Amino acid sequence: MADQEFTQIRLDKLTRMRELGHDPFAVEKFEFKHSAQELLDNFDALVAEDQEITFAGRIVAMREMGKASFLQLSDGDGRIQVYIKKDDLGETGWEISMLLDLGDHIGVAGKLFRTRTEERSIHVSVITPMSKSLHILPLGKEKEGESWGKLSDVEQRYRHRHLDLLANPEARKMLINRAKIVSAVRHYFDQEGYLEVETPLLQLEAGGAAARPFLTHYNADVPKVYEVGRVFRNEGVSNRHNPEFTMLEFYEAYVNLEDMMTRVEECFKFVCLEVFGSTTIDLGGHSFDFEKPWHRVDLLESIEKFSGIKPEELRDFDSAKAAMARVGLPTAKENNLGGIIEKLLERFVENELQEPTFVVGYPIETSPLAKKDPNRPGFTRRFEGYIRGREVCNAFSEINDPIDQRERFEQQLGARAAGDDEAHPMDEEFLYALECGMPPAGGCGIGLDRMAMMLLGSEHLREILMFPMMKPEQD
RNA sequence: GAGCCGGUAGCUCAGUCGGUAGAGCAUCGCCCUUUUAAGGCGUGGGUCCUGGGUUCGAGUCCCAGCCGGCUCACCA
Repeated sequence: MADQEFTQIRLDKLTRMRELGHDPFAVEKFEFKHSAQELLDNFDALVAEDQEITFAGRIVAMREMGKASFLQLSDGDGRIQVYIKKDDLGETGWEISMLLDLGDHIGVAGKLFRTRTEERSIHVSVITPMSKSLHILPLGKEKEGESWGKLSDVEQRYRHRHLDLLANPEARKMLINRAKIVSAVRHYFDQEGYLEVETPLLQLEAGGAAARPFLTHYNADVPKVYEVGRVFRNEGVSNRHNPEFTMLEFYEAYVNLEDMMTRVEECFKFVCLEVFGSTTIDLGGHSFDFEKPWHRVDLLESIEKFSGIKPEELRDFDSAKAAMARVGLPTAKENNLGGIIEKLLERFVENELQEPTFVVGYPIETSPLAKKDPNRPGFTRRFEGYIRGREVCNAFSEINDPIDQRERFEQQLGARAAGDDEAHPMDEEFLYALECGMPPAGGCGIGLDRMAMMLLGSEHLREILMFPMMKPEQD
């Protein structure tokens, strides 16, 4: 039977239901107190009360037995069995129930009971259909945790997320937890006295692909601000990249790098507690405890540890390039010392940082907005955090010296002229703000999609995005 | 952006050597008043991603394109 014919059959059932005096789509409200899980959890107590209960959900399984039927209703989180029989519903009620299909939403009223096989169920006296599904839903079947035939085609799961959500509980849980994580992040900064701000998206400097999309116009007069915002990148899609993603940025005046590290530690701990109820989570067979402070390592020392390249070799461009060649990396594209150092970090160090770790001391060329380290020429007061070999945050002491910042922008313009289109653009408005006076401040960015991926153990970014980027289907 | 793999019924998939497409579930009909991947009997359902080409004949072989997956590159 073609899909069109199928839809016509269900439309006919809808018409018949209306003829029998019930229009599912006319219903607005249906009151019920308990979720499916609550009914199951408190089953014996509720049975003892002997009260009529109500429940509403989607029909996700149906077993007809002649003049009786068993349905399973899902409220999204859980499902409970419902038992209906002709004697209880009456002629009209029974005829309406015979017009029900998988995918319909119904409300039921009745008493709780256990079947012969001890299945906790609702013995229904009244049914109230509230929507009619006009398509065959890819629900599949399941038994003891195993399932068959349900929607699994990756493309279709993302194109029809609503179907994914009802067919795949794991997918649903993943997306709910992502939302909880973002919410918990906000709770953390709110309770710490930060002001949430929103910066305009449509005025952003086009092509500002390097570093940060938001500039810190706000933090001159507001000591603690954060923003959860959408960011766009015209780059390839992968299991770690989506053209638009969600970024947390926070800024706090009068604090140093160590304070920012503490913020990050506290934020992760807070989120774990709020979302999972524990600071300890298991990922990839390892246990991570966010109660513990993160490791702190110096960038150059970590490069030496994992590549053997000594800090002295990374003092100037030529010897750094020679060292890079020695360890077998291509050097043709490199044109500055900082770039080489970051490449070495990427190739030798990042994968080794399984435990939560802050890498401190980034080169000046790749950190155009970070304060210089007074004790180390060529390096800045900047760190990145890594967990399971992946970057989770990028933080630094903001430059508040307008002269220094102007020089950095000019260096970036030079790099841009030399062909580096990732170089930071000049921003006169930002410089003007600094010239008017800005206190010392720490700033930090955390990719919330990747934070969610990490905390939820997902290997695919799209699994924690409700609507990952998909090209339009052809007609 | 490059390489490799994939696209067949509503869903999950099979389809041999090139000979006009199959299964399970879902659907539809009948039976069944405590079933649970309910069961029994029966039924229908296909632009084989699209467009070309080779061939007497293409789901199958060739070319181009579209969409997706994986890996790489870029990055967060």
